[in-house]
Amino acid sequence: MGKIINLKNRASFFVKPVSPYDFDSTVFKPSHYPDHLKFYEPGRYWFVLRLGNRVYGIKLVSKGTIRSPKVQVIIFSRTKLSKKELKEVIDEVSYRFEFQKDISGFFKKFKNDKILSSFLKKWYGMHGSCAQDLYGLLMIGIFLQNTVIKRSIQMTDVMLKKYGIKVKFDGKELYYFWKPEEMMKVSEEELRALKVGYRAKLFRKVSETFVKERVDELKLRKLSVQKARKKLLKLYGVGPETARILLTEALHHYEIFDHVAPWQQKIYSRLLFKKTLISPEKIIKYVRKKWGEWANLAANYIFEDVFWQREKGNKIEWLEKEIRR
DNA sequence: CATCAGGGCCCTG
DNA sequence: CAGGGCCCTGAT
Repeated sequence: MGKIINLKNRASFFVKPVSPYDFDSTVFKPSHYPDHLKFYEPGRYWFVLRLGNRVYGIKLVSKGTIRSPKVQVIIFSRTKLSKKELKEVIDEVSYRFEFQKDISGFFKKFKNDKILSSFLKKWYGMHGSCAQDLYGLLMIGIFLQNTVIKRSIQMTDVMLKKYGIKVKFDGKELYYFWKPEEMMKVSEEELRALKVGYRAKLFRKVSETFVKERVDELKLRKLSVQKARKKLLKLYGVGPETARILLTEALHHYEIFDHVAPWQQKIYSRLLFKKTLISPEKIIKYVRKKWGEWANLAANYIFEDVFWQREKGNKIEWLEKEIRR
């Protein structure tokens, strides 16, 4: 069964992200399905950070504004942090939440864009972010494959409870994923008993690859999108959609927009064309032509907006039909 | 009760 | 490059 880890030691550090930076829309993505990996409330965000063999509880607190952003990073750990360790943690958190990424050019470029400008005003300073590491997000990607969201949630819960770590800090209890070296040793029958179906094979096989081929996230971060994409597609169980998720979220690539999954197709058709169904090719062509090197980020502003509306209680009938939780 | 698609991917021909 | 099959579940 999963380990329980209590983190009592506390260290605090202040970071000033590059302006503009909107804390809430950056850390919390309402289009994502709910899980026990993180906890969000306006101005605050809790999650577990695994770094090598170490585990930290991280609490982010917004202390600034969009134009003059400031984030308090509170690190909970088992033992007192060395200076080096503190720097490693802060650097990793900065990468995952894009504290140092300057996207001001995006706003300048599309300030007067007919479609985008209203969304840019509304969500000014929203960045991409990913609380998980590449392996963790890959697990989520596998949970999403060929099923309905309700089942993805169920599979995530049951797997985290059985193989994940439960981390207690700051009055919260959150989970994080197992290590690949642990998952590769679990039998397929044991996994199938948890009703993850044929995904059992994927978890085992891809975890083994992570260990044996030493898949290095830090190296992947430095590659061009297309090179990284090629490497990711070689992983068993990673196809165009899962690669897209990993490239845009874990590796923070804003330029690619080369794959639209069926459920996204329905949403983009409504939002961009006011039609029920436009072909993926047409959507891709349109988005790329309009927003070029910022295609993914631009589409994201439009996409997340409708989910924020939903989050705030403004239910949109056709969207509810697509989500089906 | 049976059938079927669902926030894909692999394998085969 | 197209199409079948895959775990499981709730919707129809």
